[in-house]
Amino acid sequence: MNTDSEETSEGEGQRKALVVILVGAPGSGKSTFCENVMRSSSRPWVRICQDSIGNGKTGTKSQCLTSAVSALKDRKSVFIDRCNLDREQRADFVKLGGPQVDMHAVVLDLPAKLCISRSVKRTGHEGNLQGGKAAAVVNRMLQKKELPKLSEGFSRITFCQNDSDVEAALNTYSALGPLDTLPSGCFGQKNPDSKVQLGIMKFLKKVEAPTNAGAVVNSSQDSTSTQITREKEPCGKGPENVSSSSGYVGKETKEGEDLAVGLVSGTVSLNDVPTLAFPSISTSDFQFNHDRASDIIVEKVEEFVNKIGNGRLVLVDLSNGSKILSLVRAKAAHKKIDSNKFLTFVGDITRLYSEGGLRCNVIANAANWRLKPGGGGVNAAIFSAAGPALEVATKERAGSLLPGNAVVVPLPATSPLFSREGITHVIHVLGPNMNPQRPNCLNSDYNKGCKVLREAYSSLFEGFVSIVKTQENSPKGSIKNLGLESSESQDHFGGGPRNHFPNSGQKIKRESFYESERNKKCKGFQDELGADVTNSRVGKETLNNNKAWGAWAQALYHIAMDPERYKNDVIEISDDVVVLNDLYPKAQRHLLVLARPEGLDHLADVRKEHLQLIKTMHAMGLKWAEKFLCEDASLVFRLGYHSDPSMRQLHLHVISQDFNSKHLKNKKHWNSFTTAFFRDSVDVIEEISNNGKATLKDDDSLLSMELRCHRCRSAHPNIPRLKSHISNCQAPFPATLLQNDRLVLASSKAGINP
DNA sequence: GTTCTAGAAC
DNA sequence: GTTCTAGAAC
Repeated sequence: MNTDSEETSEGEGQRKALVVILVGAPGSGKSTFCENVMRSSSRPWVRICQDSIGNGKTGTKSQCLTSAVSALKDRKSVFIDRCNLDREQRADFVKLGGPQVDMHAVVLDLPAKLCISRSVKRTGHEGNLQGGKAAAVVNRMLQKKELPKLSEGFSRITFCQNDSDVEAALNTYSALGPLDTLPSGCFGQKNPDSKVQLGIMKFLKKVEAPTNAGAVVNSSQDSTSTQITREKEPCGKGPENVSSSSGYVGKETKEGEDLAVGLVSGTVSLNDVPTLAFPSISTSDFQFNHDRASDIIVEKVEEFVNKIGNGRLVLVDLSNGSKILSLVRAKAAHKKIDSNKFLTFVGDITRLYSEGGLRCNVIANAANWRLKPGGGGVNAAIFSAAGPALEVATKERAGSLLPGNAVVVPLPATSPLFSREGITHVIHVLGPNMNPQRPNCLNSDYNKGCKVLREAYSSLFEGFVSIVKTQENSPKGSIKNLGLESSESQDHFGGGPRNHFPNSGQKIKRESFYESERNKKCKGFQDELGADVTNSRVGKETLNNNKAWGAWAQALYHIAMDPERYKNDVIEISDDVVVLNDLYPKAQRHLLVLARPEGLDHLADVRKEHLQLIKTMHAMGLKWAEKFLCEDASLVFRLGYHSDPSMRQLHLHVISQDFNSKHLKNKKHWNSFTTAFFRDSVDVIEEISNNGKATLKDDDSLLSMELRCHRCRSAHPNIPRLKSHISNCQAPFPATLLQNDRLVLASSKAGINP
């Protein structure tokens, strides 16, 4: 083995430095681990300990970073000896990695009890964590624990859950000579979903910790358990209520593990990419041969995978042991289909995001020919999860479906599948039937069957292609199609197809179920929907126009009517607009451009005749944004309107994207600027110009959505943690924001990640 | 829109 | 015990 002196001459070029980030609570033995390795290792190590780096006092993270950089310059390997319990804490250190620097994590995931007792006993320890406080601190830190993942940027992660694991890791690192490297990957993770998963899943409003896999689906609330109940009562209430032969909702036991796996691998990678999730068509209740079906799936996927732009196709099945899934996986791999474009996924297609972390904007439904809810399997599950809104929207599009065909149905924003799962369209597909107990059985005629199944997948994928194309052309394209906004929906509705529901008994049952499930806020609107969709639209619009503004909501209106009286508050007055700083700014820079005309209370009032006005407002906002950019080029601005503002009088927000403000205090604040509730001024101008009115996304659910970083889209459990994350997040802004001048940034930075 | 505060969550 | 949220009042 080489000595240090040898490699300074020759080995230097080859030697890869190593950064090992220790992860563990106080008392988990991080320092001991480092010391033991350093005592016996022939590799030059530097231990960077935040507890001791500050000249006897506790140091800072940046001191640690600086020391790490200089150690790496000296071609030494580095231990980062601090707790590093959450991803955020680790992130800056992980950035030290690169082509010449291997990034490892060693996780000392020992029982909390043990860490606490060690901490308590410890006297004069560098961290000065003594006595009774220790227990509380360790517990608190463990609450935040987020086990590292390779996706954070590690090439190797070693998990230690007991003393012998620690011993093994110790031996591995001690034996590491200056030129040696260790294999990449995760090692020693026996229980991948201990505390961390619980944390993540809980804050993403997911199911409970999957340590007890059987509990997962059972413990998840509402529709799923209701379906289960329904399935288990085959003596049910109507002809549609037959027991599901596919067992779609019956096989909970295994899913826990699979959902957790899906969460880990799927959460990050699939965000913001148009994604179609589809079940295997005809293979369950329609008893189509799995081998033939899998051939056709792979054949059709291969055909379409290049027609869907950056979109993706995901074959979903509820059970892990699914034969069809493994057949398709094998055949797709054999044909070398791009695994970024096509994947298989185990999970409930109605809960892909909330339980599986997989974002899909479109799902396919294995429908029946009458496009009715019920039956069993995927169809029952989707109609049930989507609520009555899907039935209504489906009836607007088609009354029935022939085998081999598909129909695209935009999902109204009132559907829980829209608000909870982010699904904008459902594509109903009807495949060939090989089951003699179902209508139109092909009696084992697989010539015909295969042809029809091919047609079915073609129709399905064509439908998805058309959605992707529409959205490419106009990012807001899909919204036009939403039931609530669509004017043509009225026309299609005219014939009164609702009367054609043959078993209204079941329908009423479904509606009352949803009513009871929905919170009070939605109830009123839900009632309207149940009564008459046409009226509900009008009703809502009228409601908006006559919105009652409380006394406290009039401030901007008064200013707009008589700006001279509020000279101290306003910073610019013109004939058409007034500019002022927001009294409670939600970012470093946050101003309002007020429209002056009376009668323009909010965005819903804006029509084509106001086009010039909103262009003037935009220009004024832009002027001020640019002025601020001259003072601070690091700022990034966004200009837009709240779909349903609290304050009367049309006002344009001009807000810097740091969101660094003590006034940003709650979920509503955050979501009003970072979800679709915030309507970009450029889009509003385009919509007014094209359609004569702006699209409003005033669904309450948007404001109560989980907290996601506006840059990297990561989710955070509460406002303080979100704020601490956004103060550091340097991820590029999502693609949609970078398009169409939605963001205003310093000109020199155009095209570069800010 | 904010403030206040009960009580849930940690 | 402290932190955080969410609902009511303004």
